[in-house]
Amino acid sequence: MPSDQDPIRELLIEARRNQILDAAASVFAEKGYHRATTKEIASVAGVSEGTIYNYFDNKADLLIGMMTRLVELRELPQELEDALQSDAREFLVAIFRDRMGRIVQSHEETFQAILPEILTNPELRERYYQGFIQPTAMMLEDYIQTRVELGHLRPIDVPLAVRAVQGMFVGLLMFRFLGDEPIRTRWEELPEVIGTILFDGLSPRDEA
Amino acid sequence: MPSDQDPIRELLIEARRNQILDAAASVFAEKGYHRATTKEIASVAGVSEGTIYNYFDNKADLLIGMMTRLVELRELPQELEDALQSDAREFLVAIFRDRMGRIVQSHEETFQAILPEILTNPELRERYYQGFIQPTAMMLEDYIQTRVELGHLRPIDVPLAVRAVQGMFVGLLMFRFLGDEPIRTRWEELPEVIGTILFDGLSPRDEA
Amino acid sequence: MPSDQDPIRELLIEARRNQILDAAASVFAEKGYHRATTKEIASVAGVSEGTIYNYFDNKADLLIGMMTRLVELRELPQELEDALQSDAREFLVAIFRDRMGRIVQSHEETFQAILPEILTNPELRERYYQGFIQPTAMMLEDYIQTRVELGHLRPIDVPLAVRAVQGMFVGLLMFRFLGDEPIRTRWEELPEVIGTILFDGLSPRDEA
Amino acid sequence: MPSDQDPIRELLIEARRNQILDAAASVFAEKGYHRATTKEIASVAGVSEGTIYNYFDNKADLLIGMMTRLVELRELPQELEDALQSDAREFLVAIFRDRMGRIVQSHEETFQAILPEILTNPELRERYYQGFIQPTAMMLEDYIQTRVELGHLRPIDVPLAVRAVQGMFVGLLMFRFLGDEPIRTRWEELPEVIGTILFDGLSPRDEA
DNA sequence: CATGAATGAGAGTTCATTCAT
DNA sequence: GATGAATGAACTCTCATTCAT
Repeated sequence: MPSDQDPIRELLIEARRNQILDAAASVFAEKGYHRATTKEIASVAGVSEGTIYNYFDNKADLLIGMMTRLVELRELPQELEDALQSDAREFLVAIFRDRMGRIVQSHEETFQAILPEILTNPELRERYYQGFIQPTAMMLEDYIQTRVELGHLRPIDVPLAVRAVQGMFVGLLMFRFLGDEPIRTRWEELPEVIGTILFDGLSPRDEA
Repeated sequence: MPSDQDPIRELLIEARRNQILDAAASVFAEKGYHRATTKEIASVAGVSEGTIYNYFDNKADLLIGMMTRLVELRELPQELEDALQSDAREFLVAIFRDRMGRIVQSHEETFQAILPEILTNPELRERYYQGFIQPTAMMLEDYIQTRVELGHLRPIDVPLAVRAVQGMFVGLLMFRFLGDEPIRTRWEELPEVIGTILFDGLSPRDEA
Repeated sequence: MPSDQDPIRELLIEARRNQILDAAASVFAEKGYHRATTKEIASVAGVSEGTIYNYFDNKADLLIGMMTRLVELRELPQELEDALQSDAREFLVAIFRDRMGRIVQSHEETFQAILPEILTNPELRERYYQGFIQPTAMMLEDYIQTRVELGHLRPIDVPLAVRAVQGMFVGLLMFRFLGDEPIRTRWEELPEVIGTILFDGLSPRDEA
Repeated sequence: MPSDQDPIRELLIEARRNQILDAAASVFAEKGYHRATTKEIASVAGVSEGTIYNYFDNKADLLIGMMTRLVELRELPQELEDALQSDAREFLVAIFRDRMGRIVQSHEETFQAILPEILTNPELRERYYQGFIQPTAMMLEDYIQTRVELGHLRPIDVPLAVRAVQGMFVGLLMFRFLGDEPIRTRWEELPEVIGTILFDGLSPRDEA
């Protein structure tokens, strides 16, 4: 998408797109993709139904747009960048705190809007998998592989371990969406507990 | 709902209901609840559309029916029963292998059909949470609390730890649904890896 | 319909037909023809849906059957018979009291069930008109014509006058169905008032 | 419902509503409410089925709309206004000629469409009774009560007499709907006959 | 004759999408 | 570009009717 137009217009278009995507995320998150109507999205966005179609091909394209925006904004935040240098445990905890904390927090609606559709819509699923799961998994695999080789981590089946960790993260996110009490109220305490489980294990220390 | 009718009729009714629920699970899993049509469900079930409505109040009732069937069938299988007596690590591994393995395997479609709707439909969410998540969480909390007190497990925040473990299970299930290669092809190896991570931790042994 | 069968069977058939028609009249009166379901009629009649179709061709045939039963039972009751000999005023009052009172009272449901459909269904309308309105109108026309010729009644356009009187009767019946308070609670007083209006007129007596 | 929008739009909306209500009245009158389909109404109105639902909540709302339109248009026409000042006999005759004649004539379809449903649908019945029968009855009661007190009319039970007269009017309307020959062809002569019956009575004059 | 499960045509309704203004 | 009325395909659901038992 080369910007071959008036850059000011580009900005306006981008702003309008975001305005609509925000509204869509909000309505999708509340009602689910199918129960959400373009009428309501338009109303929340403060535009007319027709305008939506000036910026998106169709309703499904809103989901694609939301996911694309999410992926584009996925460049590692600085904190994560720093964490890459750090100790493995701090790294994972930081990922959870940061990725789950910051990104997810400010885009919780988007995630809640997209997730059910991902499980259902093959095109979206592919996009999500390629744009999100895969890259994250590979990055984590690399990282962990290195740490294993350095002896910082126990030798273990790296791909499966990475999935287990990612799965835990996603699963906890789902608990949030489901409204589980302990998870919602004590979300801030989670990183610590997770760190202990994942790194020290549930077994009592041998020497203890 | 006591069976106050001809018991043979009762059986036929139950069989027909299951026949329809199986078809619904299959179609829901493939297309998602909303994209699935009663016409297709009827066709897959080998009955007419009208017949569906002789057994269920409406389309949503099919979801409820699927979930109810799942909950009813949730009494602990024998293997799990045995595992309750055993070592904590074997217990968790057995849970994963058994619950995730057996039940989920033979009802994978049902789960895939229900899960996206759970994230979207408040009534269903409540039902699922009360009928599934909560009881499982409580059982696990009890179990783990006991083991902690016995010194078999590291002292830890029990409710959060249980959610983390459950979350990992659910998250891995989602990876399956998403078609992740390593997870699908090496599902059988997962319990072992999970056991190592959860109990021994990722950190290399202290004495090593 | 000649009875060419076992007369006992005939009786049973007739009884079953009436049982079903009674149920239909009751349900039609309450819900209206279209909102009434054969399922409910069957349930009220205490038979199965299929049985209805052993006695009637289809749902509409129930209406026909109700009307036929009504027409057959329309032979003048004795009181009316007597009234035919009497003074014109007493005759009309008796008609109202008797026909409207007795017949309609014991078949109010049937009337309420049939009336709306008559206004809507051409076949039924024709049947009702031919079987009820017309004969009654002709009888009344004869009667009044005679009385006019005898000087017992004011010379007047007989057909229109008869319709006006019949119309008043039917209109008052509708008020009953509509639940009008004065009409429902003071139905018994109506004949007297009607007699005064129709025969003495609303104008004060000349000599008064 | 104040018009807080573009007044031109308001007009268009009102016009479209009327266009649809006219079509609905026509189809309802011919087939009855239940046998009428939204498809046919749309076709008669020259719009698509969807458009109906942009202006009315559902099919039943069309009936409500028709009745509302009728009630709103019920302010006394000038002729009736004048008649209020005149002699009682002329007044009643004028009511019949005017109300029944003009309003009913130009809205005969609407009446025929609504009447059967009124007898069947409680909500509609209530609305009709409150919006039509009651007010008319009260107005007539007042009027007749006054005339009785002035000695212009015979002392009589006013509420019942008013119902009898209203009933006669409605009943004659039903005869029209039923297609009764004398009534349809000689409708114009009715007011005179009614006047004679109601005011002079059927009895021959005393002095004759 | 009685039953009532099965049927499927047909109804009302929704809503993404279009396009004249 | 923005609008929102109009569209009509497609959906869920109802229920009179049939027919094997």
